[in-house]
Parts: sequence; C-alpha cells; structure tokens
Amino acid sequence: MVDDQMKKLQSNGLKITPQRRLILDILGVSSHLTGEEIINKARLEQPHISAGTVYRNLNRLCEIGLVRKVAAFDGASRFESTAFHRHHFFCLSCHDAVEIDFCPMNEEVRNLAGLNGFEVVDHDFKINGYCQKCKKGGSGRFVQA
Amino acid sequence: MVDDQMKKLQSNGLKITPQRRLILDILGVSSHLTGEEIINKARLEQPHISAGTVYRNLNRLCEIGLVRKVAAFDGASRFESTAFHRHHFFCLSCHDAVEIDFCPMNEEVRNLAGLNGFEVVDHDFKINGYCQKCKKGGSGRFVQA
DNA sequence: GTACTTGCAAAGATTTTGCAAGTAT
DNA sequence: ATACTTGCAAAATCTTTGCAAGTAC
Repeated sequence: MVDDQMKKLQSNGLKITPQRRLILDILGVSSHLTGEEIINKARLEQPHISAGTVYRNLNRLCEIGLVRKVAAFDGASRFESTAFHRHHFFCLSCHDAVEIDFCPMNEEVRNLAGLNGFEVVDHDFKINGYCQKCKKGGSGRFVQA
Repeated sequence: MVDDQMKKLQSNGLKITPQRRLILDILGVSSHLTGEEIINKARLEQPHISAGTVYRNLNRLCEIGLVRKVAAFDGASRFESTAFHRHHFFCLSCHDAVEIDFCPMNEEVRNLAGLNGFEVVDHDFKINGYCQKCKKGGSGRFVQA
C-alpha cells in the first residue's frame, strides 16, 4: 500500500523525498489532522521541516489523490490519507476520528443525484459528537438539535 | 420563521440590529457561503459593514444555533442558516449548493454509533460534483475515485 | 440610561509564494 | 546533469480583538 503511494508519486513526476514519506506516514497513522498538527508531528522526526514544505506537499498530494482535504465541523481545514476509509465518528472534544463501517451512498441517493442532473464526484459523511472517553467533558459549544 | 430567528436573538440577550438582520437574510437566500462571500454580499446593502462585525456575528449566531459552520470539500469555512435543510449537492465548479431530500442518519448508523459508545450530536453529509450547468466546465482538480 | 454593537484599525493565525541552495533520479 | 524540492523569510489571506463612538431597548 505504501508502495502504491510511491508509485503514484513517481507516475505523477513527483520525487520521493523524506519529507513526503513522513507526511504520508503521519497521515497513515492519524486522520483529520490540521496543517499545524501535521507540522508539529513532522517536527518530532524532522525538526527543520518548514511549514511551506508541509503545505506545499499536502496540496500536491491532494492533486494526485493521495490525500484529501476534509471538512471539520468547526470549519478548520483538515487532511486525511485517501487510503483511509472515508467516513468517521468525530469527537468534538478530543478530535479523535474513528472509522464508521457504513456508507450513505446508496441507490436512493444516486438516483436523486441523477434526477437533478448532478454528476457525483465524491461525498462527505461525518458524525460529530462525543466519544466514550469524552462523554462527560463535552463543552456543549457546538451542540445543536 | 424570520420571527423565530428574532425571538431566538432576544431570548439570548442579543439585540436585533440591521447588520444581524442582513446576515440572516443573506444566509436565508444562499447557503455554503464563506466569510468573505458574506462580507461582499453584505456590502451591496451596507457598504460600511466591517469584516469584524460579520465574523463576530457569524460566531454569535453559531453559538445560539441560528447558523452553522460547515465543512466544504476544499476545507474552506462556510456558513449556512440552520433554517436550511442540512444536506446538499455541492457543485465544485460554481459552488452552488442544492438541497438533497435525503438523510443518511438511519437506524443502522445510530446503532453503529451506540455500539461504539459514541454520543451523536450532529452529522454532515454532502455530495460533491458538478451541477448540470457546470458538467462540461469542471476543472477536475479535485476529482477522486 | 444601560448594556450591547458597531466600525475601524491593529494584531493573530493560517496558508502561500519567491528564491537560492540542496537532492532524487 | 537536470528537474524537482527544500528551508527560509516575506507576503497574502482569513479571522479575531481592543476600543471609543453609536444604537437598541
């Protein structure tokens, strides 16, 4: 799987650099990370990696489809590897993301899209709330009906 | 419905100001707007409204639940009125959002959440792609499997 | 009249970009 | 050797905040 990622880099004319490996590694372990979180994690391994490099690479990896920019409930930019399953429970307190073994894109929705003349490219589904650990600690700031 | 919004403002100790009315009006017409888009639309009506006022109000309206910060495919912060239905087709080309008459939060998913000890607060579902008008013009930049 | 709001401008935070030096192939 | 990459620092964006003047109630 990591090999596939390396092949995809090369087939898109991108070189395999330690910085890129590291970013993909980080996103292979955690999901839904902000740019800053990725920079901080990366600096544990490569103290001199620059923010510019991280953002530049995240954008390139998005372009070739190895990484996806996702949409957090609070509006922050977050990134995840496309090797991950795409749907998550997202804890509003600790920001942990847990995969959901469920995909909402069924016949019914695809038909609805077709009826609207809409060409489907991708979809987002995320459940926000509090994980078992954080159930008591939720700030409630974002709580809605 | 607009009355309900006014009541909610007052019951939260917020005053009804022309700026707030305008922001709610704008979000009553369009959905998935970025902060900047809202500022620009607002200035057509109130040329001197400041960015600070717009962002301050968006945050307050979020706190009392009249507005929601949502999650765009490209990671930008976008806002919508909670009076809107919550799920959309989102056109990657023209950024139009069209409501979907479908909600993925069925028994099956709720059970899955329960099994994981997860307390559900809210959820996001959005289908990204190209609307009928833009089908030909899509840049393809974000296209993924 | 009082408390909440606004506009402005400055400050913060986040992300992008130019460029010379460095690296993968 | 060549083209792609990096780190750094500056710039561009986007969002928040302090404060005095103004407004809703």
